[in-house]
Amino acid sequence: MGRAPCCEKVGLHRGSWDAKEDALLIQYVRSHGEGNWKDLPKQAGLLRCGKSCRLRWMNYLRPDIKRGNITPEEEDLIIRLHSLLGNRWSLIAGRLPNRTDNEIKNHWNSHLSKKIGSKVKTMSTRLFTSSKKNNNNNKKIQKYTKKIENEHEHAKETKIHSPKPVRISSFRWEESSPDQSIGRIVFQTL
DNA sequence: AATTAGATCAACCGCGGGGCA
DNA sequence: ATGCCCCGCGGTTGATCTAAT
Repeated sequence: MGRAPCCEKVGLHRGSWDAKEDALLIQYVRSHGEGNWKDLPKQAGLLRCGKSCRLRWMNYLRPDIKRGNITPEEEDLIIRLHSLLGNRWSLIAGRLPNRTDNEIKNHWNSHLSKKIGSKVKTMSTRLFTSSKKNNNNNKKIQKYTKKIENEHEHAKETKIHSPKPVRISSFRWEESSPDQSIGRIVFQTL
């Protein structure tokens, strides 16, 4: 038998949150704090699973979230951290105050990953598996693949180092220039 | 003006880690 | 030592917006 579902899905809302649901969640977290996501929906009067509530709060409703464009400085830091940590978005987000891992991940996937051409496989797979968009997909795939291949030619000059994952307890940025543009990451291993 | 392609981002899914009984 | 359960994470999807044709 498979793993039990994280929540009872029958009768629960899915998809986009409305203002009323947001208000209920904000009100509940303000008075009770974060955590206990499993019981939160029932106690807050929300027809959502706890997972969905947690995600909504963490990625959208938290008061300390900085929304809007990622600055060139942040982008640069993301690139540098990604070259060291790989797709460890939560760790990377930890170095960018008030940014969420989801936001960084999205930014990487839509902007930065193009620089290394890794999207060829991902996008092609997506186009092939998307049942809704099967019409005219062949043309789309051909066009997209050619574009990415072109980009990849230029990207070959950029070397991306993907180290073997190592469990760490913490890490910090150590500046070696006054404007913080040069520095290194110091790891504390377990 | 209508259609198509591309970009963006909120949200969902499944998995694995870790706490606890 | 073992199994269950919750939480957090990364990968992926799909709706919507914008730009190009």
